[in-house]
Amino acid sequence: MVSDLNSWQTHGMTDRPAPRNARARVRAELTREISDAARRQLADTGSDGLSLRAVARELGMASSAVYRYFPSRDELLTALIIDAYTAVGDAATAAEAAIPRADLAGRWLAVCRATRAWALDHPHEYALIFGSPVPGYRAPTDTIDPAAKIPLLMLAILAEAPPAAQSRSAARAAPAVSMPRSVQADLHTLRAAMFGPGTGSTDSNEDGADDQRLGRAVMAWTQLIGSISFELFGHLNNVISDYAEYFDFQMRVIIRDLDII
Amino acid sequence: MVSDLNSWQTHGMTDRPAPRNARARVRAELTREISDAARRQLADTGSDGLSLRAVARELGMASSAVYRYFPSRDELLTALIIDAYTAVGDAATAAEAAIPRADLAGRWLAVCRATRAWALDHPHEYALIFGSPVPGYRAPTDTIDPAAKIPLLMLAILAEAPPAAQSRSAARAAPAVSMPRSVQADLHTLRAAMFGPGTGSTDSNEDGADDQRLGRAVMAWTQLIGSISFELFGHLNNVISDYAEYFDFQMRVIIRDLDII
DNA sequence: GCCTGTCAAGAGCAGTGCTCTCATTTATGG
DNA sequence: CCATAAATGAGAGCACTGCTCTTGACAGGC
Repeated sequence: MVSDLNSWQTHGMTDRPAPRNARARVRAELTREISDAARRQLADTGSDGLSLRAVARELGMASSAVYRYFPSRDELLTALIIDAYTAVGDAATAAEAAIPRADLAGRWLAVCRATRAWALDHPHEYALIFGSPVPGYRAPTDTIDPAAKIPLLMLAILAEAPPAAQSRSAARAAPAVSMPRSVQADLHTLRAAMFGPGTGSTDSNEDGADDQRLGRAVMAWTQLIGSISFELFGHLNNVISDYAEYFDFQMRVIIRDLDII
Repeated sequence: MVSDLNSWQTHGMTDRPAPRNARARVRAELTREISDAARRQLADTGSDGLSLRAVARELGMASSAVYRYFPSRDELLTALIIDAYTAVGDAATAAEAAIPRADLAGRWLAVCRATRAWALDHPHEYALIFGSPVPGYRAPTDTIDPAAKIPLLMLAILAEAPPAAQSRSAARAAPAVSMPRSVQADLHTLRAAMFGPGTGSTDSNEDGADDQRLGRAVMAWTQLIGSISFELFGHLNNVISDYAEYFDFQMRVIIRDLDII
């Protein structure tokens, strides 16, 4: 799960620990200015409208000079993608942190709502990370860590919920669905990556209730992003009018199906 | 729901009933050739790589001549979008038609699997219709009719299922979640648009089980596309390895939650 | 003080969408 | 049958893009 962010250092994207030289300082500053201008332009015209030349114009520099800081347009886009993942992850984290720890359902709902709110505020950045992969495509490995923040947040909340089998009312809990071994294996790997190996139930729960729940949690993550994408991209345009309420309804359904109390 | 496809005739996209002149015939032919070449190019390089000039080169004509048939690159893309919607809709319809009528769950599953199979076979076309809207965005009204085919297919299957309340085992059915009035209204409008006004339960089912089911059906449509997008765009790359099995698992969960027998 | 590495700027290449003009071909009405 | 009108193709050209290469200026380390 954890990837190497070290490769970034090769073209000095992230802030080095100590910008010793004045040179390095002004370089970092200009790098930020470029990516800020690019983000502004992205918000205006979308990822297709992002032009290195236009960014250079806005900053009053030659287009060729920008290449000193970002080796290509795609690298600039990658930087913006990482920024977007980080931004939406931070927004969700902050919203979740504001809810009392005991209110698991409230925390879950806060994550979902914050994600949607950020998406509505930054539609083009959202499309950049959750829409179709932009150019010749190829997900840089540097993006997977910031991209995992929100799903990890959701899984952490789920982990605090009482075990699925003994929750409030087992009758109301969603019934089990036959799960292929390969899916079981994937989910076990995911659980081990989160909580360390040997955690959770391999066979402790008679019908694999924990696996069912984890499988549904991954579905919930899909549903969250799918629903926001549908709203933003207009796929339910003449069907749902009050999308905020419909979104909340969906998330409440998921919370109940997941049996988060 | 039903939009005017007539505006298309202005630039002769659809096949007129009778191509009287030889001129009209060769025009329709060339229009097809252009859109075919464009689709081929789209499959190779994605929507960003689609170039009017390259299409013209492939057909051995001047780039300016293409504009006699498609007034802009965006209009060509719109034509491809409509074609893609139609293609995936036809694939789903054909797959569904091959299942015995009585096997509702099998028919539903066939629709889902066919949609995924088409998406894996035509990833760029899928990204075109279900990814982020391409350029300056704006969904042409001509696309909404072909886009509705699959969800309508799913709703038709759902309509054949026995009423939610009296189905196999009410205890196993998913529990109800409070539904805001605005969402209720949207769902009633949707139901009326499908089966005519006055159909379905306004208050006949005590806790609005039909509304719950319809709400979950829209969620299922979101989940289907969201899941395919996640697979295609790599959002679960290091989490799910056997995506085919995981996809089936998801759809089975949905079928059970929807209580399709 | 020199030398080396960093930097900005400009010119230039190949490509794009799109518009305009001009010549040619086709269909139609008198 | 022929003239007029419409439709079509080709070419040049504009403004723009990402990107590369070269040139000249500046600053930091020896």
